[in-house]
Amino acid sequence: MSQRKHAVAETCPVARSVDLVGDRWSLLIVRDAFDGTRRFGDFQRGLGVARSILAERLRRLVEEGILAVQPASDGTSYQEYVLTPRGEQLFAVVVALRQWGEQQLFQPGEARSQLLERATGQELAPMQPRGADGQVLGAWQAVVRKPTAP
Amino acid sequence: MSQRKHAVAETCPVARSVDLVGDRWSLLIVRDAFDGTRRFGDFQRGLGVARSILAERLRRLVEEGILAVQPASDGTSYQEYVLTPRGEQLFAVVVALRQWGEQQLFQPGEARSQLLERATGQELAPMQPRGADGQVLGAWQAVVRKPTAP
DNA sequence: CAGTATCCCTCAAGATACTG
DNA sequence: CAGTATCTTGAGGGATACTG
Repeated sequence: MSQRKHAVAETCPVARSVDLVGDRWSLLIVRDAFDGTRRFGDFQRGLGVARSILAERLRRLVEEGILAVQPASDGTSYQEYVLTPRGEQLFAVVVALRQWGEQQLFQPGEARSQLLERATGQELAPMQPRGADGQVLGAWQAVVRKPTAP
Repeated sequence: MSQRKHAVAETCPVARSVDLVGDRWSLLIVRDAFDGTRRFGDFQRGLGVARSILAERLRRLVEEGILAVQPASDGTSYQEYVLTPRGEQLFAVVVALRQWGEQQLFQPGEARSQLLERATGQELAPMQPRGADGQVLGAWQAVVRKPTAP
C-alpha cells in the first residue's frame, strides 16, 4: 500500500496520507502506540500480525517520521518505538475511525475493546495518548459537529 | 483489504473500520463523493483506477451501506452513487486524513488540490459535502483541539 | 457511457526457522 | 526477547477486450 503511489497523491493530501498509513496495519500499530505499547513483542501479540510484517511496518513508520526508536526504558538493550510529533498528529485520524466504527459498525450491546467503553454519542471519551517521554500528552478531544446553520 | 478480517476487529472499532475502508481506494472514492462525484466514469477518470477495481469497490461500498445507488438525475438510464448517512459520517475521517496530509506531508509552497487551499492551521476550511439529493449537507467543520489543561 | 469478463502479475501477508 | 531470512500463497490490482 504504502509503496505504490496513487497518481492523485501528487496534489491530494488525502491520497498522500492514504499512501503512507492506508494499509492494513499501520494505523493499528499507531493506535496501539497511543495506547502505550512500545515494544515489538507487545505490538506483535496485541495485533496478531506476522513478525516479518510487523518489522517492516515499524521500519517504515520510523522512516516516515511517524515513530521513533528509543533505547528501552528498562535495563534491556532493546529498542522502543514511540510516536513522534508527526505520529501524534495522527490521533485525529484514529479517533475519527474509532468514532465511525463505534457508531456505525457495532450493535448497541456488542462487545468492544475497553478503551472505547465511555464513548457516548458524538462526544468522545478522551483517550490518553502518550508522548515519547511517557507523559500523557493532554486530554485531547476530537469533536465533529454540524452547526445549526446550513 | 476489506475481505480478510483482522483478528482484533472483533472488539476494536478502529480495526473494524480499517477492514471496511482501509484499502487503497475506498476512502478516495468517498472523498470524491463528498466532492460531488456521482458517476462511474467521473470516479474512474478522477482517480485513475482500473474499471474493474472501481466496479468492485463501488459494489462493496454499496453493500456496506456507505454508498447507495440512485437513478441518474439527468435523463439517462444509468445509475448514480451517492453517500448514505453512514457514508456521510465518514466525513470526519476524510477530513482528519486531509488535515494530517496537509500539515505533515506537503512543503509550504507545494501544489495541492483546490478544495484544500483555504485550510489554515488547525482550523479547517469547510468542505461542502452533498447528500443524496444534491443538497449541500451543511457547513460541517471538523476541529481537533487540544485543551489548555492537561 | 457504464459496466462485465478475462488474463496476468506483483507484492503484501503469513508461516516458519534461524540468530544475537 | 527482538528481530532477520526465506518460502509460499493468494488476493488486490491493472490492462484490455467485450457487451447492452
